Amino acid sequence: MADTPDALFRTLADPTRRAIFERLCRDGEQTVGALTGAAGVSQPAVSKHLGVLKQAGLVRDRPEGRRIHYSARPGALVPLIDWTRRMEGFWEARLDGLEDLLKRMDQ
Amino acid sequence: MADTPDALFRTLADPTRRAIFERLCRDGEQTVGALTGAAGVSQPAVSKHLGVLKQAGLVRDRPEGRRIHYSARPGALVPLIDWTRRMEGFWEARLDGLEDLLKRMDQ
DNA sequence: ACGATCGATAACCCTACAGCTATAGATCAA
DNA sequence: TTGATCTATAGCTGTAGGGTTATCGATCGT
Repeated sequence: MADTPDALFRTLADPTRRAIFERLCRDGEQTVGALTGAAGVSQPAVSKHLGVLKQAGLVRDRPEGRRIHYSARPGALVPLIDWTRRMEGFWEARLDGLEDLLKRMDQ
Repeated sequence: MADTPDALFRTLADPTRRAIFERLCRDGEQTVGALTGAAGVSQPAVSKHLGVLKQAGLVRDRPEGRRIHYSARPGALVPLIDWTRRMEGFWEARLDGLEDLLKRMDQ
């Protein structure tokens, strides 16, 4: 309903940030240090990216002593999936008309 | 294959630009003037957004006299859908791995 | 032919933000 | 306790990019 993919798009638009998220999806829980080692940017930069990802609901953190484990949140991408589906739905709805169908074949 | 959601994310991150694309998906082909009327920004701004959308393969243009009709390109969102699927796949794969691990520990 | 309209481009401004270094706060190891 | 390690925050800088107005080229109506 109140699917606002805005934050998701904006958050995932940055390549470094998206790479961090992808890594968390692929390899599961990671500490900030581990993520920093693979990110190619400084540790403060990684921390800031993680803050943005957390704010967008894409990751969550699990503090354990002085280390903090971050992990991707399943279901966080649902608004994005819904949005793409909606766009495709619009397209297919218009495709039902013969006129649009012919127009599509014309290209 | 179409493994570059980067341009899509960056292009769709801007709310104004995404609104233009959504309108094209919803209502089909539109002239720049029509889009400008609903965009809330100046005509040059709309033209620039359309240029970015076109560059990303999200829209195409059909010149007709001095007017240019823009329309959303179906299938342009496929890399985005693939990416989300891949992320979900990673998640589920790790879930399966966990289940297998627990199953093995159980016996 | 001529003025009007449509869209793209140019040139500029200004804000957002990703990056950095330095440092604070917290926890661990000795 | 003390020094080392881990992460977050503060403060700063540079740049990408979205907004504007002005204008140009192209096309249409008269």
